[in-house]
Amino acid sequence: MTTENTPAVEDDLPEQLRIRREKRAGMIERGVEPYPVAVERTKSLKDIREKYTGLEVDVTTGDIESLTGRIIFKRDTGKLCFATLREGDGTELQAMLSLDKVGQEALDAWKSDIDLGDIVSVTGEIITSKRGELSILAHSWKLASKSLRPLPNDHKPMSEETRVRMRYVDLIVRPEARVAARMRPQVMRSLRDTFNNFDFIEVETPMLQVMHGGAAARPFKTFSNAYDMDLYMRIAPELFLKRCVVGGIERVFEINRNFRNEGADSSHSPEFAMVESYMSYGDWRSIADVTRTLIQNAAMAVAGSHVVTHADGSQKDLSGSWKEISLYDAISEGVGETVTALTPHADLKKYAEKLGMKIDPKWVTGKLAEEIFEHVASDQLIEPTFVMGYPVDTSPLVRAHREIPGVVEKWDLYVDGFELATGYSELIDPVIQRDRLVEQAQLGAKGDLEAMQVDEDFLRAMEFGMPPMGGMGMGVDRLLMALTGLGIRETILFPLVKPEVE
RNA sequence: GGGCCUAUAGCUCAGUCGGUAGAGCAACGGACUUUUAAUCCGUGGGUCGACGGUUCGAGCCCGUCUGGGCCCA
Repeated sequence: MTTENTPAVEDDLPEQLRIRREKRAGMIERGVEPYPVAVERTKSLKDIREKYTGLEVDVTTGDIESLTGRIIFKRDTGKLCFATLREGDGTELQAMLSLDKVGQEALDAWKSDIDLGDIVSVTGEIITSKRGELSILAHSWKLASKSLRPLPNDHKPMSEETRVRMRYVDLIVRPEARVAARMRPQVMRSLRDTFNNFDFIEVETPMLQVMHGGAAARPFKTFSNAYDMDLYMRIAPELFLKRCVVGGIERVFEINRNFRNEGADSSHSPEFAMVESYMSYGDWRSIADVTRTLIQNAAMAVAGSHVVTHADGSQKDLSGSWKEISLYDAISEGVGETVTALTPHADLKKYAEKLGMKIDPKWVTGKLAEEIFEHVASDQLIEPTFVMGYPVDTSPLVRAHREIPGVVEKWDLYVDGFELATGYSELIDPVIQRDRLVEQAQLGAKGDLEAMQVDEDFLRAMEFGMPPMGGMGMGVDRLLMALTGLGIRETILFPLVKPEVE
């Protein structure tokens, strides 16, 4: 039984795995290749489904084709066998194998060698069965790839853990997984189309950075042997995109991965796709319009409407111009006192304590205000809402509000209760920018792990003159969440999971 | 970081009061030329997440650890 090609079957394997390995070995013994280099395929199952829609019951077409697919249903009877083939997009077609067409030997081999999950090529005539099912009636068949593991029960959903750990199986068995996987590239294409229509230029900027910056977040640190120095995985592309604007790429965007060394939950992944964009001679309002257009066009691309249907069946209306609320007005309403960006830290702390909030003593005044906002208002942010006007001390890259003291021209866009995007009127004064970054570095020196560093090259770029501009950033995974109602791990094909223990 | 839930056959899950480990699908052997989660007859498949404790006896009770989920900060 054992040959060079067929190592000894491990006898400690579970029964079903062992049997399939034995089938593979047996086929090789008989000179049948379980993993051939090529099999016949003249059309896709989808081609067949489209070509023969509306065919009458129990007809023969005379058309001979070779079709391939994974067997997801198999019913062997005495002299007539049925199988359902499925291809990658979920299209299915029935294959029929009858004794009088394929002969005794091929029929017996089909019954004994072929299992659920195997990929096969079937050559035969396109017909409809007596029950009206569009089918291929085999003249011959060939194994394309032997599956050594049984597929999960097709009729019971896999547990969430199994789906994430074995996404390849999830994609085989669960239609929603196939839809989600195909929706992301649709959204990406839509985002790029929208940017192109607005004459934005796409760039790619470093993911491995000597300094991290552009957001308040803890970075992943790594080390370059060649340069003998520490490097950081980027937390945001902002400072490089702004360098592009200095260089005259007046409208610029990037869609790429960011990495943040922080907690992971149903809306946070350590690596996540982000679209970030800067528009010269724009401001926080014009970039908000761009952002809304990006999202509405993406909805149109995947749902054909600005009203999207979530996984739970609920409908979310993303149409229109969207609600705007002021951050400090919302806080004032929530605490029953007038709160502004000038309200002292001690007063904010008093309000927060009254709300029963747990307060981190490291929070600066602006951070405390934002935390109070999230505590009192986040439930009201289900419909798309721009929250306008953030405190200056948490927004070191944003320019001061043109009227309101202590506030910067920054908005956060909330949908379904989570932050989907953020946008600014960008700070372009290099002297103020240096002061803000130095403040950040001082916070960092005092132990704030999310503080930014002083990026001298970035400041030098600004000193050459940066046009007034609006900028925005949006999580692509979160955009998919807003469009589908799925958790972030369902929008990412292969989210990080801890290794299984042996 | 804190709280709650959870881990049993390939998959999805039951498992009562602590007393020989169960189902459906899947698998194996047999019958069946129109099945659609076929049907019928028969059969096999388990380190009950890991380690420790209590007990005459632990899937079940207790502790620790690990993985997963939900909620909170």
